[in-house]
Amino acid sequence: MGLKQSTSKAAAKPREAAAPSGSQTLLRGLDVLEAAAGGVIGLADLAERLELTRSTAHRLASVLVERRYLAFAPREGYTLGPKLLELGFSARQQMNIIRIAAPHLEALSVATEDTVHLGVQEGALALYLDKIPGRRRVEIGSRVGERQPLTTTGLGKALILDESEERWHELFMADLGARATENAFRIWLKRMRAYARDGHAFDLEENEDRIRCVSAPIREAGGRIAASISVSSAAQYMSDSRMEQLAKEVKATTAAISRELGWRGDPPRA
Amino acid sequence: MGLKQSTSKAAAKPREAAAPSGSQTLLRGLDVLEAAAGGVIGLADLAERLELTRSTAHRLASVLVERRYLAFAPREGYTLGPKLLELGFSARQQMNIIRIAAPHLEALSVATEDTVHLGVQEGALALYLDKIPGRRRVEIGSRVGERQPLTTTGLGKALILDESEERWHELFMADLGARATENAFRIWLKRMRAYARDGHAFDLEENEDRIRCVSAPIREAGGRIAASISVSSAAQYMSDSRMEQLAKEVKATTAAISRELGWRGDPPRA
DNA sequence: TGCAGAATTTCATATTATGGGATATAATTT
DNA sequence: AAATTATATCCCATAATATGAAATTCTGCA
Repeated sequence: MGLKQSTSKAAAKPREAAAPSGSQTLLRGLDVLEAAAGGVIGLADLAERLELTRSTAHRLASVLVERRYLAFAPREGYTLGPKLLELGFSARQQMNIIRIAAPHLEALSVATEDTVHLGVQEGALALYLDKIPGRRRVEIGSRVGERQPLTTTGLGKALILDESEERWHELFMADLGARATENAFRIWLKRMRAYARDGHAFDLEENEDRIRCVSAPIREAGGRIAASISVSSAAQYMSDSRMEQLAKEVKATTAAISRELGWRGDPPRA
Repeated sequence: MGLKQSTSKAAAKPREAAAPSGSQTLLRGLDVLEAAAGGVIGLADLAERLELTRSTAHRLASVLVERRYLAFAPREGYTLGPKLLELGFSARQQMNIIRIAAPHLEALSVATEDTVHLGVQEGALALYLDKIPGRRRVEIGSRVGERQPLTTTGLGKALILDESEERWHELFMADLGARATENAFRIWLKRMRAYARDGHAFDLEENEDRIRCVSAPIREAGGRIAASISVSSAAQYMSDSRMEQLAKEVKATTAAISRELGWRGDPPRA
């Protein structure tokens, strides 16, 4: 089969370090798919960006077109195809938190006019499951399917509200990396204690500049935090007093969703 | 590489006839993905359904898990992963008709309490791009990303309203296949002429039993039909008089969307 | 009409996917 | 607790399949 890639196995790829063994063809096919997620891309660019020959890129892309994962416009390039609409839809269906939460998120977005997110914890990160854009002309730089740190986002903080302070420390250090000082942690910890007490969290331009948000956890039957939601907007729309007001609305929404998930009880679990 | 599949190339697969040449690994990977779209599936079932060995199924699935296309719960099985949420979202973004139409479809669904669909023509079929479920307890058996015949669905008929009668004949015969008689066509044609005149179409339990729907075309800048929408419900909610009333609402909605697509003009193009 | 860039096909080569089986891990029963 | 099952993961020789250079066919544009 290939001739070139044998050398570039261990080090060359700036991707995740893993995967020395695997299915090259499948991996490359997925690379092609993801390259097209960024927008229309021609065969030449595709081949270059992925360091494939034109033949290989063409062959992989053709298979994906045949299976409707990509769409191809002759002198234009490749775009994501309808199969991904279908699978995306199915993926949503399979996560019933999304289904249950969706109408509540909609309502909250309409009421606040701001962008609403839904997320869950995946490993040591917050995974964005849904996003309802607000009416305001503010672009929130988040994408469904993406992951963000737990300790520096509103969504993330709400997800770890029940964790121990030791765990908080671990996560904080892991997220901040070299930039983490013990002093920074103490300040953060003080805020987190208040958030945990109040059952909601804020994000004050920590993760994204000029963006503030208000978040709260969703609890499932046993009281465990299963997900969280947040309302985000530009700092100019997010005065301290409005954030306090929003906290109530967000908590009313998470309470309604939690109830649908079978949780009956008061914020702090006994 | 493989040993078994060499014989089963031409005939064995009841899939689409094509693809004698291709990237087996990629194709199989996509098969795995689609098998998981049906719901949780264990490794054993997966291997059996796709006629793969456990090793191969495991290897492919592991790659898909690593890339987050699948999620794996140890004693449970594989489900669609968050990457598909992301790509599904991106695919929607790339089709700007979906973006533009979405709020209008929402509003129509709320107003009518019924299921609203958006679709475009893809080849000789209608492709479902979006679906907003209604409030009523009626399950409409359609899935986003799926394709249905043009001549027997409301969505489809609205898409071909501008076609010639010759083309209608071709499509009708192709869709109905062996069941198509010239007499059946004459009856259908008579209705289609009325639909084309009125700028909307009905579907009277032709495609799905006990489901009726009202549809209308969306036109882009040049007047060409770019998409269509439909309102569907159980026949019991769809009296003839209500359908006439709905036709007005649906057309008001398509007019609004068409205007956003840059089309200024009256229903029949000059 | 002819050109240039893009799309597609061909084909010999050996790299990489394959699958049988062996091994490890975890649930379930005796 | 030990035995039993079912499931998950790993290993490796084999050759089938993916590969890429180049040739060929398209297609839009000047």
